Amino acid sequence: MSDASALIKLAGKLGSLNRLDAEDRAAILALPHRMRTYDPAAYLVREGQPPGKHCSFIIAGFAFRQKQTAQGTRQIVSINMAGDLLDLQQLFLKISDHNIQALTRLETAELDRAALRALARERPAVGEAMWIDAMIEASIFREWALNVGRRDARARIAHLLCEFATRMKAAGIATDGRYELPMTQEQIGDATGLTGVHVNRTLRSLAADGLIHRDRRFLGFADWDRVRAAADFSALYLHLDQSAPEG
Amino acid sequence: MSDASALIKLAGKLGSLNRLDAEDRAAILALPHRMRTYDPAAYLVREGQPPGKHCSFIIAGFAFRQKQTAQGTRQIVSINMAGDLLDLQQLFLKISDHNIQALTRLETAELDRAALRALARERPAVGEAMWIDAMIEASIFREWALNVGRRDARARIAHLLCEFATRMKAAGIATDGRYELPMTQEQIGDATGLTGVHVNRTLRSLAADGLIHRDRRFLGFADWDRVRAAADFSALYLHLDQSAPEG
DNA sequence: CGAAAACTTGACCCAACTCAACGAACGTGG
DNA sequence: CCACGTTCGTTGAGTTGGGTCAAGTTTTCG
Repeated sequence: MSDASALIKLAGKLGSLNRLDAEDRAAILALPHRMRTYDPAAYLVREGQPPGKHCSFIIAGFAFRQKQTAQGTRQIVSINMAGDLLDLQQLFLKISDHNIQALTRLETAELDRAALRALARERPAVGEAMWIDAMIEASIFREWALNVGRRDARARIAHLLCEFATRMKAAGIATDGRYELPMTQEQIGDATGLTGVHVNRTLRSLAADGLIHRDRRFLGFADWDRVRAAADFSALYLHLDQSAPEG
Repeated sequence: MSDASALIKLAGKLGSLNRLDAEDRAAILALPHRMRTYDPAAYLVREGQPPGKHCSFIIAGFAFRQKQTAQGTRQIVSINMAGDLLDLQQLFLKISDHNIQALTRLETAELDRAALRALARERPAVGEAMWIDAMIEASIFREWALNVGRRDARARIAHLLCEFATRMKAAGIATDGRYELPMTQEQIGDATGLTGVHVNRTLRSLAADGLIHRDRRFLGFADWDRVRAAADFSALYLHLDQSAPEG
């Protein structure tokens, strides 16, 4: 993965969210940056600390956002994958309010934070694309609050699986109906407000009912519509329609 | 409430989030708008529909954001009060992904959406203030996901009460230690992922333990630190420090 | 190959839910 | 300003989804 191709990916991502002209793209391709790798579980951002001097753009691998209670129980509030910008949520905030950790081995492009802020200001179309990206993730937070607050264990987990499938397909990472879920059952529990033990039972129940097939962490959907119904899943909140910008 | 004073309030709100110059303020004060009132439970935004031509700025009263499952159970994902901009979450999105309803009788200033988008583009400092406002609410969504996913009923409800107290004080609506919570116990349940019945029992338990005093919907905090401890509440996620902008 | 991490399963428990009834407060119209 | 219907709050009894604890088993990885 060369430096140039990282910025090309970034330009492609932002261009899919808002119409960009040649100058916008040129400004993106001129961003100061460097490549970086994280091990699984490594922290990219820590709650309570000021944001660092750089913003991470995921080239490969997965990351997750997480908060903890005083008793140490953890809630994962969203998952990020290749093509996601991790620091837009706090580009203009003074303190981080949550943690970001690598879920798998993670390859990122570190963009200079000041340069990104300047870019948003000087190239409004790029700034809007960044805004849209951040707003879509805010929508995901809302859906997760609904998921965790009002669905039962089976629907919660099925919903997570559906979101993963939909986003990975949209990001070009996975093809239809089959992918590897890069999470332990304990992490699935942290994302759904359940315990690892109950996640295990629920996944087995979903498989026993023929909704999914499991092999290690590889998941296959036997019947997308049945899983979708069990999950109460609608992709509306992912705003995939933003990919076809209005004039 | 005159029209002019509504825009002055808006300028004050945005000015508290980012440093604005005289031209920024002038541009805010020139925004096309009109005053509007909503009855309790009236819808301002409906999931699945494109955002309207206007953006609402709350002058008085309370609103809430809400999503529902297919079975009809509802999750309130945040509460808004005087001084809040309601439509920033979808200023650049094509479809609304959640509902917004009036919680009480609500007075708003309706700002022209296109004018607000143009303002964000032409006056970057104003655009950044709007971004910051939207990002702070995204932080609230994350905290609510943690609240609903990982705290027990007592902490969840205490947390909601603490957030309300803190935000109302910051917004200048309530003074220390006492305010009216403009929600039914059923609505508190929808915000915390509990049933109205259990909210009732938990509120009474909090009162019985001397943490709070209740009179109708008026709430008093007997001992802020004890409630805060029971709630596992830290105001970090509200980003009140943004009010003192950096240079 | 061996240790650590992840997954699986069973037995038991409890926080929160459901259902149901009733009392209190509110607002609305006559 | 009172009557009354409706919404909201309160309480009890019984149920249950998911948690806890504990002991294997399998997989991963150095």
